[in-house]
Order: sequence, then C-alpha cells, then structure tokens
Amino acid sequence: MHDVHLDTPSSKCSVCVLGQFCLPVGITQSDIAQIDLLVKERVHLQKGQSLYRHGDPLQSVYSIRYGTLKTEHCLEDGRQQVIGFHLPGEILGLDGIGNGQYQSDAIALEESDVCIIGFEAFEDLARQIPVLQQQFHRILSRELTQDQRHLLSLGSLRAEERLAVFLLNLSQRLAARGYLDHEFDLRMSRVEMGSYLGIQIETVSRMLSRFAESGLIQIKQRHIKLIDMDGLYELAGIPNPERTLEIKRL
Amino acid sequence: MHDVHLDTPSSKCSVCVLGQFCLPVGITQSDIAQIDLLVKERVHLQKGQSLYRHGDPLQSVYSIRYGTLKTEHCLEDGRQQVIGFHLPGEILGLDGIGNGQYQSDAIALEESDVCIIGFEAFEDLARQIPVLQQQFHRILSRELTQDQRHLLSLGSLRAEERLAVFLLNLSQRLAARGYLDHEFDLRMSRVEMGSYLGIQIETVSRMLSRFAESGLIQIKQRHIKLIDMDGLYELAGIPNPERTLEIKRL
DNA sequence: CGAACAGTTGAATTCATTCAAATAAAGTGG
DNA sequence: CCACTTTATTTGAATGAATTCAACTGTTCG
Repeated sequence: MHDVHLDTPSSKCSVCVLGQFCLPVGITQSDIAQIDLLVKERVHLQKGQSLYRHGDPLQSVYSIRYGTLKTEHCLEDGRQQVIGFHLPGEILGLDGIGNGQYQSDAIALEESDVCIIGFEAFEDLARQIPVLQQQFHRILSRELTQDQRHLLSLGSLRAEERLAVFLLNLSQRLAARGYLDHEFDLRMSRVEMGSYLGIQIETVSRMLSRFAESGLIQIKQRHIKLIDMDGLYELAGIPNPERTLEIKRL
Repeated sequence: MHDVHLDTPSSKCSVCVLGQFCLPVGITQSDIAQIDLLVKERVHLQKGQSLYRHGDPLQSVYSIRYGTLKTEHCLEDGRQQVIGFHLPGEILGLDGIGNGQYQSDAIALEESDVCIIGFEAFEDLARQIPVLQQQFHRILSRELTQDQRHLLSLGSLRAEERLAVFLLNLSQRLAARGYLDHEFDLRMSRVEMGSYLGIQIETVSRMLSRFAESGLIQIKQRHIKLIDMDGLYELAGIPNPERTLEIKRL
C-alpha cells in the first residue's frame, strides 16, 4: 500500500526535539511513557515517495519528524492541486478520519522521517489523557483555520499577493521550528507552488522575478532570501508581526 | 457579545428530527439523556444577526436546527470572504477550538434556530462516550475535507465550473436533509455567492444567465430549478451520482 | 411614490493564461 | 568527466477569462 521503508523507533517521542509540536505541554511522565508506546514505527521516505494515497484505509495519522511533504487532492477528471506543504511537527492524515479513507495523497518533497501513530490506539489514549484529547482537537481546529486562510488567499488575493502571503507564511513556520526564516531553500518546484497558489508556473516565475527586481527578495533557483520584510508584508496586506513591539512602543 | 435572543430548549436532542446529523448512531438511551443535558439553551436568530464574531472567546459550538448561516473570514485590510454556507444539522464554531477564539463570523442568512453546546462539557462527555468522541472527530475531519474541496474549486476551476459545483453541492446537501433538491431558494445574495466562489457578482449573474440560456437551470430571483442535471454535472467535471446505478448496470 | 438596494447587461480594461522559444540545471550513459 | 537528453525555469508576445466601470432594470420598504 505504501511505497515506504519501515524503521523501528530509535528514539522516543519523549526526547523528540520537536516535542513541543507533537505533544501537548503539561503532561505527566507516565502519560509520556504511554504516548511513546503509540508510535510503534517510523517511516523513512525518499523524495517523491508517498506516505499514503487517497482511498487508502485510515489506520494511522502521521507526525513529521524531519523533512517536507505535500498533500494533494485530485479531481475526477485527472486535474489535481496541491493543498498543503507540511513541515516537521505537523500532523498528516487527519482528512482520513471522516470516512475512514484518506482524501488526499501525501508525498515527500525531500528525504523525510515520519512517525506513525496508530489512530485507534491514539483515540483510546486521548480518552484517558484529557490534555491529549484537547490538544488533538486544537490541532484539528487549527488545521481548519489554516485551510480557511488558504481559501481567503485563493478567493480574494491577486497572484502577487498570494505569493507574498505564501513566502511569509513559510518563513513564519520555519522560524517557529528554529530554522533560518529569512533565507531558506524552497523544497517545492514552481509547478507545485503554482498549483498550491492557484496560478500558472509562468506567473509564479514572473512574480518571483518581479519581487527580485523590486529588491524584496533574492532568488537563485530554489534558494531564497527575504530581503525587505516590510515590503513583503505590505504586499501581502498584513501588518508585519516582527514590528509588533515597535508599534506597541509608539 | 452575541446579538441574539436566548430560548430554553422546548424539545430535546433525543427527539430532534435532525438527530442523524447532530448525534452519532449507535448510542444508548442513557447516553442520549446525558447529551440532552449538554444543550442548555437554544438561540433564535433573525436574518443578518450574528451567532458569533471572530475574536469572541470560544465557549460553545453550535448545531443548526433550522435555517441557514454563512461564515466569513476577514483580512486585516478589511476585505472579507464567505468561507461556508451552513445548513441544518451542521456544526458551527469549530474553528474556535484551536486557540480559544472563533476565527470567523457566523451570520444568519434567514431566520434560524441554533442549539448551543457548551464545549467544555461536551469534551468531558465525549471522553465518557467513545462513540461520541469518534463522531466528533469525524465531523472535524469532514469539515477539513469540505474546505479542501473548496480549495480545489477556487484554485483549479473556471468561474462557470465553480458555479456548477456550488449548485450541485447545495442540491446534494438539501437532498440529504430531505428537502427538495432540484428546486429551491438560494438563501444567499449574489454578492455572497460571488464572495464564496472567489468571483465578482457580475460574473455570477452572467454565468447564471448563461446556464439558464443553455437550459441547464431556470432562475428567477433567488428561486432556482435545476433542469439538466447531467449537463450540470458534466460542466462541474464530475460524474452524476444519480446515474451511479445505471452505470453499474452497464 | 420615491429612495435604497439587489441584480442584470454591455463595453473597455486588465490580470493572468496560453503558446512559443530560449536558457539553465539535472540526470544518463559512454 | 564529458556529450547528450530530459526536465525545470525564465521570458516574451498574443490571447482570453474575468474584472471594472457604467448604465439600466427590477424589488423592497419606509
């Protein structure tokens, strides 16, 4: 079913450097031991390999430990669209809970490590550890909010604005994980960016060139530097959160 | 906080005609009694009144008993977009779980009745009734899938296709609730439709006129008849599920 | 009845797409 | 390691779908 290679966990969730994403805070030692037991195995994915495909029966949800994945939905007529890009600490496979089958394909954009969380056992444990249940609900709900922001972008913004929003969102998420946030490698192709943003790759390319020309960014292949954050935030139509402190000081 | 009018429940969830949506199947009598206790009150909304606003602290989620509501998100710069239209049996307010504040506005499109479900008590009860917890997770997950389909529509379809998909989706949801599904009243304005579909109202109007001209629909104000279902499904790029049986027979 | 609002239709404009071609990078096999 | 194919990306020019601007019609409501 999966074109993947299974590992047994070499290190536990309780020592996972990404624990702040995977696990709720304020949980006891014995709780953690139980949660560790949930993650029976881990998968190592090569670039292009799929974690699951739409229609596969839901057995697990997944937590990204290292790497980047995309999820995409497809239409009956063969057209398909990238719905999300996923970074370490994010949970995948949640769209399979609704009717027991994943509704999307999840594909690695680079070599990645993913923890497998048996869903039935997880639901059982969540019942016993209230804070885990709450955290799970929060994760599902935030996922909703994410998608709704994406809807707003596709429905109301011009290509240029969508791209700016996308770059800034990516930057913020990298920052939250302790990665460099003003200079990084785009793990997705222009085709995948365009698909995610609802625009053609030629437009993606043109907009990136335009951003570079205006001094907002520097881009060389998939390596990007965000130069003028204020300019980007202005383009995206949102206030620059990095300046929150300064604003409050005024 | 809410510009609403509170009622005490005159009839219980256990006798709610919409129970198949509100409540999981396969639940015991005593479970039902407990669930009844969750719904402490009900709100009656006039057209245009809001059930909650973004930023309001989450205390409850809501189940629509009668009527239609829209949810919308807004951008910092004032632009806003309709994210969803909601029919009886659907749960609202789920986007507030993530960080304790609703992320959207929910506004009645017509006179509506909504059940208030205290969220904390609900989470507690869900822990005690596994099937209720499971049902809740399914609802959240389906919500995700819904939004992702919407994303696909905004990102990959032309205006005409989006409108066809929208009309068919509405029709299916009405059918699932036992309403007339080939002839009904649109509860939303052209502006709201356009906002939801990511197109201008002039385009909505033009496309509707075009559909009528081609004999796909009949429309007079907000009253619509779907005439040529096959044609609409073809436009939407999806197979007509009403013909599933016939296809299987071939 | 008249004002305000909602919806339709036409014409001009624009943003993004499509088509086409060039360039750059990555992979392949000798 | 190099020539060569394949894939990814960029850029230009022509086209097109949807928007914007504008005018008009139909509804609703005080």
